[in-house]
Amino acid sequence: MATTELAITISDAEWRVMRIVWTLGQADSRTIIDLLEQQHDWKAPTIKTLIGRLVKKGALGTTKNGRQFIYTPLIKEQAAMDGALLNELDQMCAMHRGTSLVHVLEQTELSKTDVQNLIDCLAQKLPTAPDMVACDCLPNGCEGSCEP
Amino acid sequence: MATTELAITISDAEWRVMRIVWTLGQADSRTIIDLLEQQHDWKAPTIKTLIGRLVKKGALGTTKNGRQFIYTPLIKEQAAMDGALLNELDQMCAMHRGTSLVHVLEQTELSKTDVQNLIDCLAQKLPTAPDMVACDCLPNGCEGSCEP
DNA sequence: TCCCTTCGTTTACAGATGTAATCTTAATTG
DNA sequence: CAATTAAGATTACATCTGTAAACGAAGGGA
Repeated sequence: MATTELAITISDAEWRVMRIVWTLGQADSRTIIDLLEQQHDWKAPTIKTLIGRLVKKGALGTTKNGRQFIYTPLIKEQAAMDGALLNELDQMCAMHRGTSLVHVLEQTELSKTDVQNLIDCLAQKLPTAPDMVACDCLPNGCEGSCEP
Repeated sequence: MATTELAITISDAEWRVMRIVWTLGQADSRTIIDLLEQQHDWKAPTIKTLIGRLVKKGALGTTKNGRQFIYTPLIKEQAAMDGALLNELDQMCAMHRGTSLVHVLEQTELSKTDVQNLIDCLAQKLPTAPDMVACDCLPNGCEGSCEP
């Protein structure tokens, strides 16, 4: 069987690097360093370390270009985003996720298209949505301890 | 001025402890340990460490009850959830957040009430929603590098 | 009163993360 | 060809996190 494929974890700082490469499609270290030095107070070696860790983690691939490397994303941006958010949500109380998502939507700037897509998605869920989602914080269900 | 109030960060393992205390409203260490030993392969000392760190961080308060302590949450569950999710979202490309939220909603079990609240929230945003949200991954905007 | 249980505290230790200096090597330039 | 520069690799180090053993004090039971 294939190598055990544990989801790649990208740290906050590493996320900045990935965003550059995802947006540009590919980039050499000079480009990444120049861009990140503008956005943060990071020194070049710091950024090199982050790039190195991302390559080791398998989040970035390298192609030799003369003396340098060209870095390309090996994982999809949207998939990484979805995974990180679902991961975070999954560790929270199932009963309160809905409310939290309302708060998140309220505070997030969304395009008309996004809003429409979200509405469509919800409209589709509405008919089959359960009357309530139980709290899953305790081993034996909520046993009346938690009120919505 | 008051003590600098840096938002409290709760790690994954600590989150498990908080969920118990949030759900029960308050709990002594015996209760927390018993419940978590059922859910995980953690030893009692591990859980004690987590409780201790949460107290030090200011996420849990203590009240002496004879020889023991009663732990109570000092931060709100919903606020912690909202904060963690917004934090995660905020470090991602603004242009792609909407799509990610669609994926998250698709994969999250929501009650009818949640779905309705979400729809209401979106209906309210729709009129004023911008036609598009720009990518904010590069210092000077996207300069055509990123297509939606 | 003396031992055992229990609680909370202290110490331990490896891996991840943020942050960066140093070094090696190859290329650039005068 | 020598000196400088730039790229990637190696090393550094404090903090946070996951995971836990060990320890000291306080109570409870024999």
